[in-house]
Amino acid sequence: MKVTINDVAKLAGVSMKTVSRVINKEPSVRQKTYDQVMQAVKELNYQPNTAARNLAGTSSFAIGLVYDNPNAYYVIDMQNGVLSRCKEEGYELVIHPCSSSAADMADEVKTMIKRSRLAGLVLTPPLSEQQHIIDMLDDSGVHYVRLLSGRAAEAQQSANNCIFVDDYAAAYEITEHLISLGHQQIAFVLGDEEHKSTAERLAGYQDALKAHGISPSEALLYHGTYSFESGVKGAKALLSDGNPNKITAILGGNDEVAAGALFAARLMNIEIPAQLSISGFEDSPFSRQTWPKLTTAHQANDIISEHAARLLFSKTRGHRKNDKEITTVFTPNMVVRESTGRISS
Amino acid sequence: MKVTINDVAKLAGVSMKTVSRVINKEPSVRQKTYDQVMQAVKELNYQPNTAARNLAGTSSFAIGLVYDNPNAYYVIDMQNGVLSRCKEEGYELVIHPCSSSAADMADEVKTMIKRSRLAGLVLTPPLSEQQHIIDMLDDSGVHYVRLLSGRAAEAQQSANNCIFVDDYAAAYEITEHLISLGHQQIAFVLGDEEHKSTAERLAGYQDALKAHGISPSEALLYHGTYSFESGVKGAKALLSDGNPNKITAILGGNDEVAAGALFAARLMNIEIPAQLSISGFEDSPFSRQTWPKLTTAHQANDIISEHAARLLFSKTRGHRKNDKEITTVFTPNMVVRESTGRISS
DNA sequence: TGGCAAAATGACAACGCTGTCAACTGGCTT
DNA sequence: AAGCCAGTTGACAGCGTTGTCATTTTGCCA
Repeated sequence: MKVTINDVAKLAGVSMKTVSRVINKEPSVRQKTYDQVMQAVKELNYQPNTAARNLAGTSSFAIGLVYDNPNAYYVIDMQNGVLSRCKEEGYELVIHPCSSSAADMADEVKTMIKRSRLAGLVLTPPLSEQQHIIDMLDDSGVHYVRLLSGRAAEAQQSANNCIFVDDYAAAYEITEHLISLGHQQIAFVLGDEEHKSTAERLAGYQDALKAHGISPSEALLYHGTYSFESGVKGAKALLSDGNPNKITAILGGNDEVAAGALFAARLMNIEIPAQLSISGFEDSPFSRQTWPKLTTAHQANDIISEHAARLLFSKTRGHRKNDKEITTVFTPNMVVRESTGRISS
Repeated sequence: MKVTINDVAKLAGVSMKTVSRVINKEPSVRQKTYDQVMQAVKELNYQPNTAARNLAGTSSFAIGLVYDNPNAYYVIDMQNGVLSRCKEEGYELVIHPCSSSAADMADEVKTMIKRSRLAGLVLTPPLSEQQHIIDMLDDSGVHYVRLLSGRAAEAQQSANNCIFVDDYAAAYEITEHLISLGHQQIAFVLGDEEHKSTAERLAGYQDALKAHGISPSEALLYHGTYSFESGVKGAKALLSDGNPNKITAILGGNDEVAAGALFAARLMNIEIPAQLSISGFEDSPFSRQTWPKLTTAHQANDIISEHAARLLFSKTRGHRKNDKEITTVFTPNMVVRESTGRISS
């Protein structure tokens, strides 16, 4: 019933240790020996016992994914991306949703690392952007990879355990798109302040405006959160507030916010995109399930997270080939759909 | 740096084994001894090593969650529910997304169980409803709990490893709600055929109609899938097809489908709910992010999945108290929002 | 107060694998 | 043909727990 490494060794006529070498893809095993062992493994349908490997080895066969994000689509993409890499490498994934506001969060993560003897960690925003978390991790000596918002230039000089998403560029592109459609008064419903992406997107937006001779105005900004409700509130505030007739386009902090803005516009009987253009970020399924569908910037979270895992593994085992050339900067691409257009007035 | 059970034992002045007893909450430990040990545990901030426990013990400290579901909201709720229970019990969660259509799916799950020596499994629909999966699991001797669609009556006589969601009752209630609003021609965009919930919701709908003297018609049914796109297609088909002017209400197989139907209605310039009422199922965040907001039946997936985990743990360790009285039938409650109303004609 | 079953505790060998280090190959050089 | 070195392979001791079973302590009754 239970096949152990010893059974395989016996069948293959080698020592336990050699089998271990084979399944761990260690060098210095003659091809012939390798084949014999693999043959035996197949024959017996041997599955190495994870617990034993974790216990005996220096590092374990599990990595953790830590996130504090209410966006289900985002989380699922992250999980699946990391998971696909894990499967490839024979690792397990320990997921760890948490609340970054919780005071004991750092301790919690620490405990998890210790108990599970994690080989490494993938951190997503906003946790990946909090210094005290980073400090704690550096202190504890775990390997980890951070996923965060940042520009190509920044990536050059950063520690080599970061994967960047260039939100600045994405915001710049979308803003230019809007400008090219004739919009001048472009408002922005911003996401959570503690997300670096918020500042990055804002900067991209502002720089694009400036580049086209439009001076950014604080009055066109709404400081909110990355949620549908915030999108509703923000749009309402912006649209009814001081500049009622002037705003012709709204950037949502992400797709959820944009969907909220769309919702608000509908309540106010504003036609999209005839009277108002709306755009999001991320290209989550959201953006295809609103009416009209959202113009947005596609961010391939599953691919990004897979790269994060890849990078993590490459650090975990310092050796081994093809670990170079892991993409570390991803720039979202604009996807134009029906929620943006020329003003028809 | 690394605290082991031995350190704790020394500090507490007892044997290793006694510490083990304490942390595993085994009986036959004097209160005084217990306190001493706990004191030492706290003092040293001892974290039992999961790998060692898994290796030495008969069963491991990890359970698996297997799902094949494209609905991110659903999956996240499931994960969080199970996870919260796991945290309480000191277990780890191994998530396993998969494709039930994949031929080798059963093997894959089996492999996972073996490698991770899982203590148990939580199965979600539609996997939980597939006989060959159930057979495989029974065969392999793992503990598992199934989450599935079914009525209270059925629950009585079923194996005691099931948690039911009474979709029949939910559909019945929603249908009656629609009828009470004066609707007679109520269409239904059904979900995936292989989900038992589809049949259950259909049955509830049909029985409610009959109970009110309306005879169900096949022409009012659209056989689709649980997706936004299917909702769009289904609604379009139903609304433009043979019975164009007659349908005054549409039931969506779930919220996503309902959102799709809403989208289609908008494309067709149909006012909701003035000209057409639409209702969903599940009360996922979706239902609050459409315009107008969806009437639906609230299904507390996080609570349901927590119960599933609870039930699983109660089976894993046959002994221990308060394992009785685990709710096994959940009936969704209708939530009336703005997408349903009287016909205004 | 002694005697005894029951309760509490401890000693020690697994659990299945990997790390260390020693031992053995085979192919080249001189 | 002896000598060497790099490339392979194997023996064995842990890794940190829990299960088993032996041993000690306790509470209770005669």
